[in-house]
Amino acid sequence: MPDQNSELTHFLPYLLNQAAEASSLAFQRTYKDRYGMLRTEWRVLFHLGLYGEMTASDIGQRANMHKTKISRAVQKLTERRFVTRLRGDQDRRTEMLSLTTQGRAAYEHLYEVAKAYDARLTADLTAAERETLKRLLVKLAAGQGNAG
Amino acid sequence: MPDQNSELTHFLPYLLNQAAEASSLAFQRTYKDRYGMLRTEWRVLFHLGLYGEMTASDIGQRANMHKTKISRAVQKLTERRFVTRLRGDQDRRTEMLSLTTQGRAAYEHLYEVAKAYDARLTADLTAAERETLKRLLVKLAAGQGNAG
DNA sequence: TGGTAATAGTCCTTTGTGTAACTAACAAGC
DNA sequence: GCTTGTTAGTTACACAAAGGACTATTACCA
Repeated sequence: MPDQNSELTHFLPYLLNQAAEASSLAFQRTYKDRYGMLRTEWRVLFHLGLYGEMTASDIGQRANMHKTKISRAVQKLTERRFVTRLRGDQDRRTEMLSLTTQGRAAYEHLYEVAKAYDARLTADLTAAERETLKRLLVKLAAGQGNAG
Repeated sequence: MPDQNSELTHFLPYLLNQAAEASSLAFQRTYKDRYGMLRTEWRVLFHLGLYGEMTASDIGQRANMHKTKISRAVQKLTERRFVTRLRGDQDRRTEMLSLTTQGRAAYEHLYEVAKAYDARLTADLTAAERETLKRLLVKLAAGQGNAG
């Protein structure tokens, strides 16, 4: 009979999953219903929006996404004219990705939605709590805990 | 050019997803490689372990899992003799689920692994940080942020 | 008690993910 | 300049997840 604190509902990976799912739900509707994007596509879009032109591999490294996911996401984003690809002339294996005007518009809109959404999610947290939460999540995401 | 703090890499749903994926990885290997379970199966198992006998619907409510997922998970767990099902005689639509001896052994082992794993993940956090993190995650998982 | 609605659980189909194999291009060494 | 190895990205296939439609049972209510 495990005590309240070591209950597995307080198991970190489980909690993180639950929180991630619950908190993604409403936002998902925006990029899905309004732009017909999948999560992978939205991620690629926002990486290009945030950091400017990048190759697929760059995104993969930053987002911790497998290259096949990115490949597929880029393909769809290209079909839908959100992204253009330009083959590198130094290294013709690579493709430099960038947003089209339409892609940038979508990104900017989604950025605002995300910002507002994030604010709402953390509305009743103190500044200190917010800071702690995000700092620890960044740490966990970086895989610190798996190192040892 | 968004400032560091509103960068979307600090977008909560994104962060939560990254942290969840990263932190699940190593633990997953235990229930997957050692017991051949999927995440859904592991979840059903641990709910039965923690709370005793329950129906599929009970688990669905607690775990926020769709009933089709649970159905399949129960099916596999039954095949592998981790779980037994007993049709209710009050309401013959329901089935009471419980762990077999073997199921309980698996649960108890996994429980210990999870506990140790959790401890390792949070090893270099202060007690206050740990408390804040879990409390906020519970809140987010409960969908507080989506209410308003 | 007979008709409609609701509920528990399963099945089926579509979609998404992970992995390995593949193609094309580059790099290094000899 | 040929072999060997590496990297960027795509394709193909097997596996997992999500959701809607279905069956069986129960509840409600006229």
